[in-house]
Amino acid sequence: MLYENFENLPEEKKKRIIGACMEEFARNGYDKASTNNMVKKAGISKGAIFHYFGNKKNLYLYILDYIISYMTKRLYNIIGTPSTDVFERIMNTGLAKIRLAYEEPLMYEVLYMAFISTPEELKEEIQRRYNKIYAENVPAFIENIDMSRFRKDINPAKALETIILLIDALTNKYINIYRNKSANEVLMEIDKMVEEYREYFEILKKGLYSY
Amino acid sequence: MLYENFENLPEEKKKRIIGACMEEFARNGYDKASTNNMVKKAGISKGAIFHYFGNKKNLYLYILDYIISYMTKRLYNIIGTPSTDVFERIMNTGLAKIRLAYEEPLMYEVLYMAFISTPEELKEEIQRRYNKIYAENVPAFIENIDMSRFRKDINPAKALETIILLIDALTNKYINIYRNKSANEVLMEIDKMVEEYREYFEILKKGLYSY
Amino acid sequence: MLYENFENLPEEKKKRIIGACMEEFARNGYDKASTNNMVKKAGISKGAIFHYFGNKKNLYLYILDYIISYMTKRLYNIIGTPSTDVFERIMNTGLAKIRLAYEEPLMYEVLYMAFISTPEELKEEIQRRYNKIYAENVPAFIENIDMSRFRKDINPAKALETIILLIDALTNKYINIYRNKSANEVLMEIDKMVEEYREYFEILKKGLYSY
Amino acid sequence: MLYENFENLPEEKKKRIIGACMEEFARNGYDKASTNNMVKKAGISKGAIFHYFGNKKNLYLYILDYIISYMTKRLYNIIGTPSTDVFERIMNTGLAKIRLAYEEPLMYEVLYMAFISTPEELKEEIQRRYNKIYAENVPAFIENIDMSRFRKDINPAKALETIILLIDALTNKYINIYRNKSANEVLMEIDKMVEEYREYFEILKKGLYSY
DNA sequence: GATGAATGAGGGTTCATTCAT
DNA sequence: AATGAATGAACCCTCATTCAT
Repeated sequence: MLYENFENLPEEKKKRIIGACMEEFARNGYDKASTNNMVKKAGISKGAIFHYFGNKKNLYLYILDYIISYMTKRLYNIIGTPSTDVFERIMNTGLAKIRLAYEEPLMYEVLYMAFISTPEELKEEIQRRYNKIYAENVPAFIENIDMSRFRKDINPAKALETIILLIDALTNKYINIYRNKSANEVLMEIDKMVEEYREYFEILKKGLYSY
Repeated sequence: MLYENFENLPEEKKKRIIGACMEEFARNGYDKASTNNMVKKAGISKGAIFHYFGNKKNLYLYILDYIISYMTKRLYNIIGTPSTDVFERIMNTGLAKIRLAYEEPLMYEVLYMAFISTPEELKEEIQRRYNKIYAENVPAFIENIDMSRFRKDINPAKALETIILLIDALTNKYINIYRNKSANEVLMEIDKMVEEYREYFEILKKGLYSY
Repeated sequence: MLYENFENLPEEKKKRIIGACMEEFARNGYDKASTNNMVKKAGISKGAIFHYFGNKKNLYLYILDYIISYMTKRLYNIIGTPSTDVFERIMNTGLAKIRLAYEEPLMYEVLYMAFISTPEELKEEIQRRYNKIYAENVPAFIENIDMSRFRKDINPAKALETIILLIDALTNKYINIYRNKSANEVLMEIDKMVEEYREYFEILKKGLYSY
Repeated sequence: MLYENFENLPEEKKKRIIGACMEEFARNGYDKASTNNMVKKAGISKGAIFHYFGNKKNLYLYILDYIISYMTKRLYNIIGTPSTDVFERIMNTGLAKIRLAYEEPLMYEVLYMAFISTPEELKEEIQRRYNKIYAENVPAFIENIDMSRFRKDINPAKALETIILLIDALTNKYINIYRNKSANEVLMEIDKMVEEYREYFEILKKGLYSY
């Protein structure tokens, strides 16, 4: 088993270590994150972390995988049964991402930086993870989606991509705008976001639907 | 004059130094970029670079300004006289960005990382530059744009934002997809991109235009 | 515990390191003292010294405190039970300082320079130490001193200060004159110094005592 | 001629250069004084200063000699015709030193530090100057001094030294106490100093004079 | 004579990783 | 298994001095 030295630890200790490392990576990025700070915050010895993970790179990838796994599960959890309406489904995914970004700001930060500003030595491994997420989630995302209302002269894949690109852009815009506000503030404004999403939907629907 | 020690150098030497620094910054980001590597590659002494720029931060900002200045000029140069048609104008800007990203991959990399993953100590200065670019270019970008064909029941600003969000997303997608291909390969596929842009335009036009 | 990384070292190693650092500080002063030379002479790695003390400033203050602590103890040790006669007590203190300056020339040099030519960044910390030494030692120095023989028309504080100023000046003169001689040579001349001190005492006594 | 490159400069320029260097040495000491700052403040080129003085050490010694020469002359100037009374003469010298320390604080600072915390590489040269000053001034200082009132059973040299040691200690104490006050403030308190000097004189006179 | 660009050794400091205990 | 002291290469930066112009 990979990382078995770590996995065999009591759950409570694992949580403490993961939390400490995550916070350090979130605050400082991969390069500037200090293993010293991690072990201090986690209350373990310097050697331990290398005993568990071998080196900083592996540690980072472990944390990243942990986050991906947690975030994916939690995302499905928030979304619940996906709407069959294509716009609703995509919007709900976007809203869930926003919610998650504020529920777990440290995780979001690590994840965001992993895919955006990747240290050279991690590029390959991170790309592999990106591909995996893509392969595992996109098919399910598209499944059972009702595209019957799309105009017949439009490639449905293209239609879908149009919606996704726009909604993603909006979602990221929201997350960035609200970045420094508290989760509470953000959650209270979700209704306004939904309204705005729907304004864009009206435009797209006129372009994509046949009436 | 700021950086006059550097500016007075022979053009050839300046180019060599800028190139070496740019490459190092592009490959490693601000923090991990090594002034040692820069001077080695540029063939100058350790002290020289500090004689020219004072410190690493100034050096970085000089390179960044150089890139911004070059890229802005070149972008206008590629775009030429902007179309009055809103879709054409935005697409042409996107295509110019793509072209530029492949003409000058190092510059693009540095620029991209500057605005995306900013080292704490540079945040303020970079934000200042971002605001300046925005203030200097957005008004001209919107000027003389023909919005007469937008449906009367749509907020033109929202319409414009819809187009921009979608086109930007597409543009970034293209740049990322083709990231590891040669400039030549990319430039040869531009016609296909144009075609694809236009497919999205058809969808948006149906949503935004009154016929 | 402050400096616990260092304090936990075996006594022999601590001595070696303290000696090496002390010598470097004594020879070159705070600013020009090179941590490189220190580690080389102490036979430890570059990182070690920062592991132990954090930075050069802390290292210096540690050494300084070590010296103050040692010198104070040793001074009391040499002096023994202080004479109640005011002249004898002050002279004995002076002689003890002279003895100490030759017993531990490196310590004396560091101490002397610390209070005489203080690097700006250390001023506050050194002043704090000076005040502490003053507060802890001056009261005991004055305690149980027999001033009954001073003439009644003289302010005893002024009388005391006269003696101290003169004796201190003499003491420093001796230390400077003999600076480059061996401790042995100096110790052999102490009898002559005592004699000279006493010549000055005769003068002062005529001025201060009532007969 | 030594430093002839410098000596042939127009007087005004020499003054400017001396002033700039003196200030830098006074503020930072020999080691930390930056030749860069000197040439900047003096408005000359980097090369010039080495052309004039060869190296930093020579420059420092030139400045030091300049100060010694100026201070000595000015001291005699302030003192005027020396009193024949031994106490008055020594006190007047002390008062003149105090006055000079406030008239020319930069010069005093350089001079003070030169003799107190001497960089290793300058020790010999500075000692040579110290000896020269001593040899040139002490004889004149003693000349025509009226020692007739000293008690016959006292070695006059010892008596003189007693006075000098005490007065010097007092003088230095005053200079240090008033170090951060303005020249004006200090000059206004000179009367109080004179009074205090005289209190000590009364004590010494009782010890030294025969009545 | 005068310039100031260029040098490069050396400065203090950081940090992931190792390894004897 | 767990520790944490020790390592040493690499970091950015400073500076008196030189020398081609």
